[in-house]
Amino acid sequence: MIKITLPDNSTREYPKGITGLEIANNISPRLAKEVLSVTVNNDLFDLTRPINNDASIKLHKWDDEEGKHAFWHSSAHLMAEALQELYPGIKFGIGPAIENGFYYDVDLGDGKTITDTDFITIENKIMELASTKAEYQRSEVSKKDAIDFFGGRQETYKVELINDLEDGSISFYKQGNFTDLCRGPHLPNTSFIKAVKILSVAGAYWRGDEKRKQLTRVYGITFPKKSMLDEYLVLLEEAKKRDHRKLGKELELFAFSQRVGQGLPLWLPKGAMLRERLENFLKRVQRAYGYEPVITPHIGQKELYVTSGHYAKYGADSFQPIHTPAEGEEFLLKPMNCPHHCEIFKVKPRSYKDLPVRFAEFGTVYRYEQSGELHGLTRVRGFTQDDAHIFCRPDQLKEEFIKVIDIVLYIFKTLEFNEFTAQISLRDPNNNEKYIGSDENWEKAESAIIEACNEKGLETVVVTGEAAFYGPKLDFMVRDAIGRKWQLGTIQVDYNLPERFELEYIGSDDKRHRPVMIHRAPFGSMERFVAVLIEHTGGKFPLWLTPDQAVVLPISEKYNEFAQKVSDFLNNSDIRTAIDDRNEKIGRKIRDNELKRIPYLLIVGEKEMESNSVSVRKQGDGDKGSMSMEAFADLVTKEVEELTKY
RNA sequence: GCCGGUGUAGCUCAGUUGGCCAGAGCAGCUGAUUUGUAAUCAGCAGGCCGGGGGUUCGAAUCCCUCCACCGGCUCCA
Repeated sequence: MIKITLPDNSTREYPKGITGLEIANNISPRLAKEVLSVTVNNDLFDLTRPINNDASIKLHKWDDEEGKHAFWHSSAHLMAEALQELYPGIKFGIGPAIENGFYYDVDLGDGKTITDTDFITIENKIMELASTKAEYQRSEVSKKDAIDFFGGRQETYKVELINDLEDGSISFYKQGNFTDLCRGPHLPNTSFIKAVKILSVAGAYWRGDEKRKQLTRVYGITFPKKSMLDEYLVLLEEAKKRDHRKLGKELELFAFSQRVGQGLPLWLPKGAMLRERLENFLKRVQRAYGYEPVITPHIGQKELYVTSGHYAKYGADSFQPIHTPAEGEEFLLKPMNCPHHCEIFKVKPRSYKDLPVRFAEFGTVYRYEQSGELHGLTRVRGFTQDDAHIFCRPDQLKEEFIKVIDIVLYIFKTLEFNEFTAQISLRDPNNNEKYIGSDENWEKAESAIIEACNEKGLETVVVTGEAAFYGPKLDFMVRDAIGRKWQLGTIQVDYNLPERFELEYIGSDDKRHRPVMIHRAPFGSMERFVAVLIEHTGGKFPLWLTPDQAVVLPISEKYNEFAQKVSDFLNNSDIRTAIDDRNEKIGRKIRDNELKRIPYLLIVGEKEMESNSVSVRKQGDGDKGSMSMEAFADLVTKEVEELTKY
């Protein structure tokens, strides 16, 4: 007998070789129906894999990541079997579970493709195979046998994967006619899979290396119930409605023009107003934190970026240099503001007493992003960073870093970004040529960030290899409507640019010292931030940011004059108010302005004109009754104060 | 940049196997109506069918090429 410990610390005795599924069944038959995989000590097991020693276990259902993972991973194998039947000669790469579903990378052979018209055939084949209730059978094999097996089938990608594995740790899974190299765990059998949707196909380089062959990646998702698939598809539709590219067009916030050039956004009046308010908001915060505004040009001599190291790193892939009539002169479109700000630091000698200095600029930069990368406002070729550079003494670094974290958190709170992740990006220690600067400087910079985060009690994830080439960083990421993650705010510690620009201050010892630099942009870029704000709010911006706060709707043209009076009064009270004096019925005006996501609609007719009042309708909330213009102005002013009070 | 898809009026979309002057709804303009809480009615105008080249008696429709957009991959100072 062996002793099994459950998550509540209760223990049960079972015969050696008992399986997770049998234990679940013993606890409750209902549990046995829902369970998908099991953790045994710290290893994930199939439900049907025997447990031979004392262990603590945890059974995973659909609600656990581990349960979903086993479900989707098994689905990937099932899809692979379907593809194997439909596309003879197909070779398989990798096929993992992902956050929402799974994919499989396959090589269909030269010239063969899968398009979305094939999806239904694949789906049908998967469901056909699922209904055979084929068991997922695990077996352990030696490295040699594994290579022989896949080598014999011309599965070159699998052979490559196995070559990188250690002997003794290799397992196969087989269901029906499909055998795969796989760590598991998997479902007991294919009948768990009740609904499938093939979502998309895309190219994907083998092992993520753009120099290697591009495989076909097929994305899909499966569910244990048909109704869950339907719900998921509804969710996807809802997410699409929040897409900032769609809302940006509908709400007339921004546009693109082929003539101007791809990735070069045009801010329309309403979008520009929104952005301006965000900028003013941040300027106010920065003033309070001791930042000083600076302004620098949009181009700079090539030498400037050679000095900073940006030219060596990105020069070849950038917008090409601007040549002038004078011999040998070359200018670059500004890809970064920091070199300019370093030069501002250098305009005069700095004393240790002057530090820190904090230079802030909404600096527009241009980067030649790869054409396939451009995406709405989130990835563009010309954008404005809410940039600032703090030059401080080494002993001030942590305190300054913490202050920047405070600014970021304050902004997120005011704008109600309550779900974000903070990521510490460190250099890849095995890839030194990607970075500039000494090991010592990197270590100092990395530990400064980690310490500041610890001191702040900020929950972070640490990712190696994601640092900028000149220093490590702390990034704040949020998700867009479709679940894609975007980096917003960033804070970076940099010992390297001060060295390259030979920045100095005079210390209390009357000697020259090198300052440390912090690069920071709490929004990241105005473009990306507005994009994410649009998706986050579904276009229903906070009252203090939204372009039009109220629209006056006269019942008929007879009241246009009074509507003008109301609008003038409110605009004079700093409430952004428009008039809808179209010759339309009131129902129509309400509908159109609701769709434009105007926070307050003010209906005025005979009654209101007589009593000098407005009938208030709140967005999404209907009729709020009537009140005097003054009372309404007061209400809006108070609401704005409440939203920006922190 | 790479793989796959898409491109018809300002917007959303129809356009059968190539065949008469390329259609609809919304938006726009003109007029009627003077409206009380999510779409009033009528008329008018609007398109080099993404650009270029080709096949054909004939191309929005077939082929080539370029451009832009969409989904991924790679990249992201």
